[in-house]
Amino acid sequence: MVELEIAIDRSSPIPLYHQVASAFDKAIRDGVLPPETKLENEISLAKRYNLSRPTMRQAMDQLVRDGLVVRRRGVGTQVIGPPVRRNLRLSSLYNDLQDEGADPETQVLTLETITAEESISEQLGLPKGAEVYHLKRLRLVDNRPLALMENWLPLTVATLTREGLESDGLYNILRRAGVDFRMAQQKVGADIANHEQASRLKVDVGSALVVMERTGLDSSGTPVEFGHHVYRADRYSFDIMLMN
Amino acid sequence: MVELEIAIDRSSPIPLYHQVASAFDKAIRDGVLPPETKLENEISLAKRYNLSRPTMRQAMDQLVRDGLVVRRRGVGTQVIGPPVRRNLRLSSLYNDLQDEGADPETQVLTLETITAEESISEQLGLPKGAEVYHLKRLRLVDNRPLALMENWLPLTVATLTREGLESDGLYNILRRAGVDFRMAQQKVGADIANHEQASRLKVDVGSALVVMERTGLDSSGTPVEFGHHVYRADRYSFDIMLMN
DNA sequence: TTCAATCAAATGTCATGACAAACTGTCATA
DNA sequence: TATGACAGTTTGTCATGACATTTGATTGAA
Repeated sequence: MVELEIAIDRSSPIPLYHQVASAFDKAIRDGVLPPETKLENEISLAKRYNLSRPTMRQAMDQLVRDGLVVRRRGVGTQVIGPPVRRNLRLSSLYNDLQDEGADPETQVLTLETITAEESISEQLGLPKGAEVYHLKRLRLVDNRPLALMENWLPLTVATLTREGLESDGLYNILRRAGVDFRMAQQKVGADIANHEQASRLKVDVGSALVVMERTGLDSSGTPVEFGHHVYRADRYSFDIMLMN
Repeated sequence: MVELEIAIDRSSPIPLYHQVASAFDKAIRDGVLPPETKLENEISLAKRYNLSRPTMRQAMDQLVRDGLVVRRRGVGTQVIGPPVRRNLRLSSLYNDLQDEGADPETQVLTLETITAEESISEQLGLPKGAEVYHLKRLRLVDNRPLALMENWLPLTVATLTREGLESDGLYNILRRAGVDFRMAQQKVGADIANHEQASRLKVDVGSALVVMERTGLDSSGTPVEFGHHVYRADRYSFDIMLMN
């Protein structure tokens, strides 16, 4: 049974439940609250931090959803082991977007506007024959090729330039254009390298590739991007944490 | 603005917020509430069903988490388009476990107890040199091979027999033994088929395979299963819906 | 006409109070 | 000794009430 000292700022615009949840989140990830630790019950926790019970519960619910603690009625709340730790869910799946165009270098091979094939315009929810951006990029890490990325975007979401893509990265350009990008439908499969892929990725023809197709959606469910990426299988895999 | 008629049973053991959420969930998936539909505001919804506002909110929160609706402060609640629809999150990732051993047939190739290699015992959180079940199965769909599945389980979680596995499937055996199986850490990559895999899966040596490694955990985060599965890339891929 | 201020509507946050249900351990009884 | 009843603890569910914040539309003035 461990008590945690945290500072709560009632004048902050950050919701109280979020302040509490973040503090516990950090404490757990930092090892201040090691796995198996039993937390105080929510009533006394609420009292300790001068919060109402619903607010305390809201914080705890978030920790449960993030896979940091388990709660059992009549028993209490326990810190869960490290294998779970959600959070990573995005890192591996989004990192082609999130990383800037800098250290993990991204070369823009192609940037053009084309009339979309039917399969593409369908994925993007556009009328048949609509114009879209088409870009092809090569991702390098430590100067070694990792992925060949092909993306299609509606012309309306943002203005893309080769310079912008190389300096800021696709994700930042979209964000500045007011795109949330909060959901994505992904499909992960496999294939073997053809000639172009092999030469770009510096592997033999016939090598294993991880294939990922993604439709990126904003918070209202409108498609903003469709991507077809192939990764060197010897250097990349997708990590996923499932819950519930 | 659409009003939905639903029946709420206050004497049911099912929580009210869950009854409401399920009803909306069904209505949306059945098309009774098509995408873009604007829902009534939560105050009048609560009044309509004789619920308190927090209860109504709890129901709505669940719909948001499941990717069925979007809420915007000052605006309202809208039904989201079908590309999102969470739920599938498990189907494609768990189906090797969930399906029974019947129609999508599963052949048990190997069932034995062995001393675990270090990498396996580590994944399962067992001491070095611990005994574990080791099973190798072939999954067929429409009488055509789909996947070669290799799994390791602690001896303590359940008692496995070849007959049980073939008639009931691994998932049901575990469930009957009182295992929740609520979380999983998965890694999805690619490889090319070696001789054994090729002959089992009836593909050429060097064909593309989807490789999946999974550690299955119960609700308290204790590992209950580790699996290494390879799928024919021409017949299988993983669908994932990401949110937030 | 255009822009800014204001107002209404909707969700977000927070508090207090109450009862229900599940689990654990203890104690009494057979 | 073993089993069942009971009480205590803790989370789960639900209600009522209040104020804050964001958004969109309306209104008014320049």
